[in-house]
Amino acid sequence: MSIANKTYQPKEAEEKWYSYWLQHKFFRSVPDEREPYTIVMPPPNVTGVLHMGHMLNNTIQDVLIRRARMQGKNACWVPGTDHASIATEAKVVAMLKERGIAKKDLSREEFLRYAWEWKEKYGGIILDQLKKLGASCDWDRTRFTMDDDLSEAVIDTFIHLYKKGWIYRGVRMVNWDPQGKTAVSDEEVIRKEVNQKLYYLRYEVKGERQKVKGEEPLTFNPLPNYLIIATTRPETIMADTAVCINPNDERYTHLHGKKAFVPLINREIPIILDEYVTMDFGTGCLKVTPAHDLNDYELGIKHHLPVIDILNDDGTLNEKAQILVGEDRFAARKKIIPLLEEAGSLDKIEDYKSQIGFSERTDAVIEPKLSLQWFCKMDQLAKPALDYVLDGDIKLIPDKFINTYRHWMENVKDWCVSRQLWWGQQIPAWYLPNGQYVVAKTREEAFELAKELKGESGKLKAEDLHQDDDVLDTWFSSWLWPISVFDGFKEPGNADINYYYPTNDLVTAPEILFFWVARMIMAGHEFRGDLPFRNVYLTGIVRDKLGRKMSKQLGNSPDPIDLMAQYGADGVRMGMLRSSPAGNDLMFDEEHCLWGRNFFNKVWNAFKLVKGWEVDNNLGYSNKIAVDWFGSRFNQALQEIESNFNQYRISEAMMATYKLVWDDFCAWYLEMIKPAYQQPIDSETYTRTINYFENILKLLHPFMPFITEELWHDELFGEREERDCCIVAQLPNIGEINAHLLSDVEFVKQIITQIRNIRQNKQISPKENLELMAKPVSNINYEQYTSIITKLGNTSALKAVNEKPEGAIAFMVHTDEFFIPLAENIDPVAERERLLKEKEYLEGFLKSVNSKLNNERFMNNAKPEIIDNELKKKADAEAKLKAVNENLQSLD
RNA sequence: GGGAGCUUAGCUCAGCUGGUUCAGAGCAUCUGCCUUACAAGCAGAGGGUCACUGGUUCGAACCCAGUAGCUCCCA
Repeated sequence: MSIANKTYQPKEAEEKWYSYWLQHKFFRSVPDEREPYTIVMPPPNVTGVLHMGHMLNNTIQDVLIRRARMQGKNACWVPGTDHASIATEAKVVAMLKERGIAKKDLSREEFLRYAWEWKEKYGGIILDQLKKLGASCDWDRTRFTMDDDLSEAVIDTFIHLYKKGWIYRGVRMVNWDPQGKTAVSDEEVIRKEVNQKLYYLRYEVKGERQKVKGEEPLTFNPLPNYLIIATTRPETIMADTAVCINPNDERYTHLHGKKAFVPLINREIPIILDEYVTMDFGTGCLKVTPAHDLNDYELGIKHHLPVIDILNDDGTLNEKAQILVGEDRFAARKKIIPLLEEAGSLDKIEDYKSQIGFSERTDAVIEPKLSLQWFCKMDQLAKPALDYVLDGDIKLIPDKFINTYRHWMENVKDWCVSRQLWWGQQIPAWYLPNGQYVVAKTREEAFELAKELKGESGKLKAEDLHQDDDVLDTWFSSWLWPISVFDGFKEPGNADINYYYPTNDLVTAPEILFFWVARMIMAGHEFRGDLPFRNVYLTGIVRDKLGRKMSKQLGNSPDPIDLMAQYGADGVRMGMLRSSPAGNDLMFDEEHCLWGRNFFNKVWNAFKLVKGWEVDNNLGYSNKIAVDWFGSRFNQALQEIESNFNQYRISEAMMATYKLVWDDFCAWYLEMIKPAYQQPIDSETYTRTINYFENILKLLHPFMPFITEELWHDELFGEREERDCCIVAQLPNIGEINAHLLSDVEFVKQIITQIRNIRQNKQISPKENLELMAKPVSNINYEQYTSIITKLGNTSALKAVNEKPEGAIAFMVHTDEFFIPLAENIDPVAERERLLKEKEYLEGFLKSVNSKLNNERFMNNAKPEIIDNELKKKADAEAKLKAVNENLQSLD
C-alpha cells in the first residue's frame, strides 16, 4: 500500500493476508513438543447467520488464540457447527412447503435427504463469514455434530448411560411445541407477559341445594346449586377431573366430600381438598386438569385423579373432548364461550395479565403435555461437575456465576433427551411388536437382545423390530463436543485427544451455562475422567445503545459483514472489545467501530511518518533519553497487558495497548524524536524506533491482525522470509523498567503540558518561542531533558534562577517552580487571587496530613510505607507552600 | 414467592489486599488550532454528595447492617 494514502485501506489487505495465512497453514495445529493451547468453538447453528453475538464471542477467541500462538504455544482453535434439530427441521419444513411438499407425505429417508441438501447449501455460511473477521481456526478440523463419527459417539453414549441405568423412559409433563410438534426444554421456552381473560364458570354441585350460611332453619335455594371457578383456559374444562378447594376456606366447608359436574359435558368429578389452592386468588375454587397443567398434574398424582388428555399433538382437540373435536385450542377457546353462556355456565369475564411460555424456535404458545419421553438422570452426573467448579479446577470468569451454577447443579432436574423430530441422531431403542424394547446400536444387535427377553414368543424376526421414531436433543451431541472433535470416543487414546484435552479456555454466553457448559463438564468427567476446559469466559449480551437486546424483529442489529466492509475487520474487532468486560452486556454502537477504524488509521500514519524519514549516518545519537524512556514505558505497558490477560480482562488489555500506541508512542515518543521538517534523523534513533514499531505491531496483532500483518511486510522492517509473519512472531519479553526515568519523564510531560496550558490561556501561538526558567528544589537533573522540553514546549533552554523574575508567569510541577517571562504584564490582582487559592488548598491539605501524623493510633496501626508516604506528602506540601508564600510576598 | 447481582462524570464502564496530592478511562461536551504523519487529526479545559442512612476502623467508593431503585434467573 502506498504511503501517499492519507488513510489505510483495509479491504485489500484483509483478503490478501487471510489467504496468505491459509496458504502457509499458520492456523494448522498438529501435536508436537510445544505446550498446547486449545479452544473449541461453541458450534453455531447451521441455520444461523453471523450476528453481533458471534462477532463478540469469536473476536475474543481469536484474540486469545493469536496471543497464545505468539507466545510460542501450539495454538489450536477447532471450529464447527451444530445441527440444531428443531430450528433446522423448521427451516427444512418451510423450504419444502415453498416447493409444495408436506413433511407428512415424505418418508424419514426422503426428508433427511432434503435436510442434508439444505445443510450442505447453507450450513457453512456462518463459518465463511467468520473468516472475514480474521478467525484463525484450524479449518482442517472443522466438525459438524452430525458427522458420522460424532453421531456414533452420541449413540454409544446413549447406550453407555442406558446400561448404567442413567437413561430411562418415563411419562412427564413436557413443554410441547404444537407447531414444531416436539418437546422443548425449559430453557427454550420464552416467557412473556400477555393480556388474557379470566373466565368465571359455574359448575353445578351434585345433590345438595345450596345452604345459605347463618340462616336457620335451613332454607333451600330454588335455583340449581353452583360453585364458581376462574380459569384462563375454558377450552380445557372437558379434561377436568376434579375441583379443588382449600380445606381452610370457610366459604366452602359445605362442599367437602361433594361432587360437581363439568359444564356442557356434565361429567361428574370430585371436589377435593388441598392447601395448594390460594384462597384469595380467583374464587378459591380451582379446576384440576392433570393432562394440561403441570401443577394440576402433580395435584392429580397426589389425589389419584384420572388423566384425560383432550389435545392432539398439533394442538387441536381430540374425541375425548366430546365437543369441539378437531378445533384448534385457540379456536375452541373462542367457540366454547357462547356455548357456556347458552348453558348458563358463564358467570363473568375479567381482563387478566399473566406469563405465558412461547417456543423459542417457532414462537408457538407452549402447551404443557404429558408424554412418554427419554430421560437422562442428572444427580450422579451433576455432583462431580459441581465440584470441579467449587474446587476452582474450572474457573468461571467472572466468578459471580459460580453461585448461579451451584444453585442450578444442586437443584438439577432430569434431562429430557428425546425430541419428536427426524433431523438428529435417532434414538437407538427398538420396540418389539408386544411393546417391549431393547437398546442397541444396530438392528442386528437389537434382535439378539430381543430374543433374550422374557415373554418373547420365539417367532420374532429382525424386521419386526421398530426403531424409536424420535431423535436426541441437540445438546446431547454438543455436550460431547470437546471430546468428540478430537475423536475421543472413536479412539480414546489417540494422539490428538491426549495432547489437546483438557482444552484451555471456553468462550460462551451465560445463557447456556447450564444446558451446555455444565453438561460438557459432566460428560468430560464421565467419559474422560477429566474436566473439558480450565477456564470459562462468559461474554455478555450484545445490546443496542438503548440497551435493547438485538433481534430480528426490532431490526436493531447491524449486519456484521456490512460493518466490516465499512470499518474494516480490524476496526470492528476493536469496536467489539470496547467496554465489554467479561459477563457484562455490551451496549453496541457503530461509533465503537469508527473509533477502531480511527485507531488503525493512527497506526498507519505513524508508520507513514517513520517511513518518510531520511537517515544521516553522520549524526550523533541525540535521542537517547527519549529512546530509553519509551523502552521502559513499553516494558511497563507489556507488564500491565500481561497482567490484564492473565485475569481475562481483555477489554482492558486492549485499552492498555491502545494507550501505549496512541499516547505514549505517537503523541509523546514520536514527537520527541521527530526531526525538523525535511531534516534527517540519526541512525541509532531510527533503528531503535523501527524496532519499537515492530514490537508494537506484535502487541497489536491479536487485536488487529490485518493491518499489523500488512505493515510487518513493509521494507521499512527489512527483508522478510516467506514464513516470517506477524501472526507467528513471538511476543517480546518484558525487559528492564527504569522506574526513575519513567517518573522523571512524567515530570517533564507535566512541565510541557503546563507550558501548553499557558499558551492556550494567554493565546500565545505554538510557533512563538518562549523563555523558560526554573527554581528547582527536587533532585531531578533537568539538564538531560532539556532537548525534550525545548522541542515539545517550544521554549528556550531551561535557565536556573534563584528568584522569580519580574513579569513572569509561574507554575509548579510537584515541588519545582518554573517561570515564563511574558511581554505583557501580568494582572497582579488575578495572580494574587490564584496564589491565595493555592495557599488555602495547601494549608488544608497539610492540616489533614498532619492530623494523621499526630494521631497516635494511625502511627501505631498504619503500615510503615503508608506512614513514609504521609511524611513525604507533608514535606512536599510544605515546600510548595513556601514557594507560594514567597510569590505572594513578591507581589507586594 | 425463592435466589443472584447491580447503583461511581451526560453515556458506557474500571477502581486489585480498606491507605499516594480532595476518585480514573473512553466516548460525549467546551475552547483554540487546516502546526508538512494523521481534521478519521493536534493542543488544552470543564464535568463526581462514589444511590441513601447508619455502623466498624486511625482511615471506607471498597467491609457490615438497613432503606430505595434497577436487572437477571427460578417457580
